[in-house]
Amino acid sequence: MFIRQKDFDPEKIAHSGQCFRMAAEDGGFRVRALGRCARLSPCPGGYMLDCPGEDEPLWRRYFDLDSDYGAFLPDPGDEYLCRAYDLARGVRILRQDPFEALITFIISQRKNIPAIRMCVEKLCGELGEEGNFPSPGAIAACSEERLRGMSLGYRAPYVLGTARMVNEGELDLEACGALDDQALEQALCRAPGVGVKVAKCVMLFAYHRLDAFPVDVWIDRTLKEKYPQGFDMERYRGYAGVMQQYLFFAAKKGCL
DNA sequence: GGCCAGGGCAAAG
DNA sequence: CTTTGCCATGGC
Repeated sequence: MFIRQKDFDPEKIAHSGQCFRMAAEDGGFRVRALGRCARLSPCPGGYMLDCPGEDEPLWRRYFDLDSDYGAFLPDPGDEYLCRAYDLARGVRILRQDPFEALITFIISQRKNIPAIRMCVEKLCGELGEEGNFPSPGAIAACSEERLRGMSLGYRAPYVLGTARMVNEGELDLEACGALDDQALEQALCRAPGVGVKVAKCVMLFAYHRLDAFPVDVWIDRTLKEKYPQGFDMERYRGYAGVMQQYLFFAAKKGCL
């Protein structure tokens, strides 16, 4: 499948910190998600996505290729966000699997991105089928001891407890999709190891709730240093989460 | 070796 | 309702 969309930059998406299983591979990327694997390679005028033909709609949805990101622009009066946008343009908000997003962002707490990737790879390698992200049942059946062996540390009981809730239907991630933003956040926060920040990440990166605005240490620093008078969230109602990704990307680049 | 990382949680103020 | 200390581990 040839992809010619504007505002689509796999390199930036791979380093955006919303997914942890895009890996550079001979000039392109190997993407693992949705229980599948695909390859993205640059070609003149766009990118080529190699995958089974019947999977194409799924990957279009995953990469949010049918949205126009020209509609998600920073306010011209917001100088800092405009510069962040110049750097981050091409990042899209993925539609990841809710369970994978939930577990990976529980793992993410107090870890840097390379460490998160390592943990997720161990989890997939030990408990997943064919290297895919493990099912709720597979994690639920695992011992806390063994999970700790995957560098999860104090997060091991969180991951285990949350997987058990999902596996036993106490937390129905599919049914959660019908909830409004506030109810969804509350539902996710019932899981152990899930607070407001992790819930917002799952809302944004899996449920595509573009108003979700996760505040981690980087964003917190940015807001305090660059917006001492406050960040006007109302200005970006409907897509504040996209602006958050631009700010996060710029903060991690560290050149603003 | 010290500091930091896409935080959550329970206890205390 | 807002602070505070603790929680494991790896990268730099």
